[in-house]
Amino acid sequence: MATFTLLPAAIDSQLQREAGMTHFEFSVMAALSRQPGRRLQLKDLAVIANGSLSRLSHVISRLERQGWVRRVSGTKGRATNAQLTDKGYRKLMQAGPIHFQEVRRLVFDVLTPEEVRDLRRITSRLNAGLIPETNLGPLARRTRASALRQSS
Amino acid sequence: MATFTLLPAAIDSQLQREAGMTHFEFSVMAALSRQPGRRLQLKDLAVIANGSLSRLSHVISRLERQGWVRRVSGTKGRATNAQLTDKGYRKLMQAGPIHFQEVRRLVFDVLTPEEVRDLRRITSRLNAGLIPETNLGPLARRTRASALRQSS
DNA sequence: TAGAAGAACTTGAAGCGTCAACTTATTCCC
DNA sequence: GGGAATAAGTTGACGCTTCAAGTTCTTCTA
Repeated sequence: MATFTLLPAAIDSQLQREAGMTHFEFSVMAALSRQPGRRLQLKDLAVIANGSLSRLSHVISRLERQGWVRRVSGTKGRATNAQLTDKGYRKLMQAGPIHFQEVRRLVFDVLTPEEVRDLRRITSRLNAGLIPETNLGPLARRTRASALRQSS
Repeated sequence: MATFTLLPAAIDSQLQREAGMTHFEFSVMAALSRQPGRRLQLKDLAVIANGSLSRLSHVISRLERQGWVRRVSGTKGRATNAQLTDKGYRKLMQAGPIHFQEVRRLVFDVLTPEEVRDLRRITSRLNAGLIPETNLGPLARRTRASALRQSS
């Protein structure tokens, strides 16, 4: 538990101090940078970044205030897309090395290559158990509840 | 990173739902229950629970409001001790099984005994790197800064 | 032995995440 | 084709954590 408390805290606080963003904001921007057109619909982005839609919506608002991301309304349904701006892209390119160096220092430099492989295997297994029941917020819960209602 | 995000969140939200406390509050009460007299000075408790003194002070206030812990002023210096009340002890005994079952389900049931050993080894190594630079709050930072100033 | 530095808290404000409630668009189905 | 359920987002309030600043003892040190 100490590791699960301390490691995210260390990473987050370093990223906050030296790049002025949280790790979650970093993941969001990094995910966007990998998409064609550097844009993605919020619901998909939420899944990739492991956060609820509500959380993402708040974060996108913050990132918009910084000028790093902008909202672009999508074509179908109520879809909203987030798009990384050029300014956001530059910011990400600046933050990336800072962040990766810290992760290397705290994790990869400390472990042997074999331990890294073990860790990868173990976390994959844990994720397999975790992801199915990820709390996607009340909305998803209602959705699942009604799915169960129908199948009974 | 998914594991480090999802696992604490899953554990925390289950404990919150079914026992009305955070995992940090649980750790604090569990730590107290293991001490002689079920009491401990805040600064030591903070270290054991991996939190800053400020965070702990706020949490103790909340736990006091629930009647699970009380503050007892210590003998030396400005020392304050936290003491688990009987009500708090009963609450902890009720929450324990709920929590441990969940941890077993999400972690130990998913991994082989060998993987559990690997994980223990890996997390110990990571902690060794993490703990020395744990952010103990601005107070500790000032303290360390002045220590460095003196030694130069 | 007086004054400065340090240790151990406490407190209040600000930021982030969650939850519940709401809005708007879409699809199902009778 | 019209109404209910569903999907996708948004918003505001509340709770927790951090940070900065303040308080109160204690211990050096000149």
